[in-house]
Amino acid sequence: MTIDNTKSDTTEFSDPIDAVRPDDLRLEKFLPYRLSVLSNRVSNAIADAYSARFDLTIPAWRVMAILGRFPNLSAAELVEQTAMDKVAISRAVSILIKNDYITRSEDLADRRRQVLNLSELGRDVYERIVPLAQQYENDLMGSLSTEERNQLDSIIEKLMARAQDWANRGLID
Amino acid sequence: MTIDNTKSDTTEFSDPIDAVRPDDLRLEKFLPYRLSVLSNRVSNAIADAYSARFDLTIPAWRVMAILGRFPNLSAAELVEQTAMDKVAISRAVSILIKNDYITRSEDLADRRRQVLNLSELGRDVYERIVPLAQQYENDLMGSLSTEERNQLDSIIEKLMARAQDWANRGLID
DNA sequence: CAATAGTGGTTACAATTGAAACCAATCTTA
DNA sequence: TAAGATTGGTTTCAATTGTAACCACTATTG
Repeated sequence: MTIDNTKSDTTEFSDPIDAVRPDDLRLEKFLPYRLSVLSNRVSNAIADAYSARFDLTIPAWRVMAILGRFPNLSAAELVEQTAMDKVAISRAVSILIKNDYITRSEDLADRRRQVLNLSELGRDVYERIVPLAQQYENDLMGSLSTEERNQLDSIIEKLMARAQDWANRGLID
Repeated sequence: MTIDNTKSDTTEFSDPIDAVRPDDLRLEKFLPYRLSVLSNRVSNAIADAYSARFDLTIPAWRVMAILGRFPNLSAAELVEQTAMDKVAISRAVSILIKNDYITRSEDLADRRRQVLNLSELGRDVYERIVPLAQQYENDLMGSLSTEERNQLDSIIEKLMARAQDWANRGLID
């Protein structure tokens, strides 16, 4: 066999605390994996709720959530606010317009831009969804102590910043 | 115009701590949203790394990660271990076989089952990926204190359990 | 030992998503 | 002010994913 497995490029010396056997990986403890499973479970549950009650996808709901707080945004501004991409926004918007949940009006100053807003119907739906969303969040948060909630908040910020770095600086190594 | 937009939906009185105005939702503070953004950032970065170096998708990598630790599993057992679904496993497996990363052999006792294992090549790749994965994890965890890591661990467990409940018991309300 | 139900796994098809090309309008600058 | 570069947004096409139907086999039952 020609596997040259010398100098494991992982372990330095001994690993004080949570050393796994160097050449093995426990998926169920692997943070990226756990985040993914958790996020999918949560998102799927909520997506089901939204679609069952309001026939809304998550991207569409996100657009409404932003427009509810910040009227008169353009699609590009939605991109900034949501971390969703252009195309996703464009599609969500066109569905929402078809449903009469939002309105689109030309910006006379810049005729490329289109100004988006919740319609009356849209605001109505928005106001019914917000409590539902909050209920889900409260339910989730309900499993944590106040302290843990604060911890989680700051931990997420830190992880997010680190992951953002990756995207900027390119891959590790 | 019949929009009854009374009761300013922007400011209530003063905001104690994290009280949002009841009828509004701040997406950037909404846990499901944050989880989703975080998880996507992390997964995408890692997926890029895997695909660039080993031409592996995340599902395929997950299958290998499990087979590396637990040889001789069937596809159904992989489903249990990974929380991925049947079809995803089936597809990942067929790609891995095409790449000669895993082998598939008939189970004579039950001719429906197929026993999967890393091939030599597969184990080779596995052993080179594990450190890479661990590097990503260490880098992420590096932004947290030891204490925070423990907190995160237990918080994730709790949230996961709650989200799991939703799936079992059906939607809220 | 049929007939039926259940399991392991794949296939087929539809819906979702992402990347890149694209159109139209605006900005820059020479 | 014409030429190219940018920006806002949509469309197209390919890849990924999810759902349901499906095939082969095994287990159950009468």
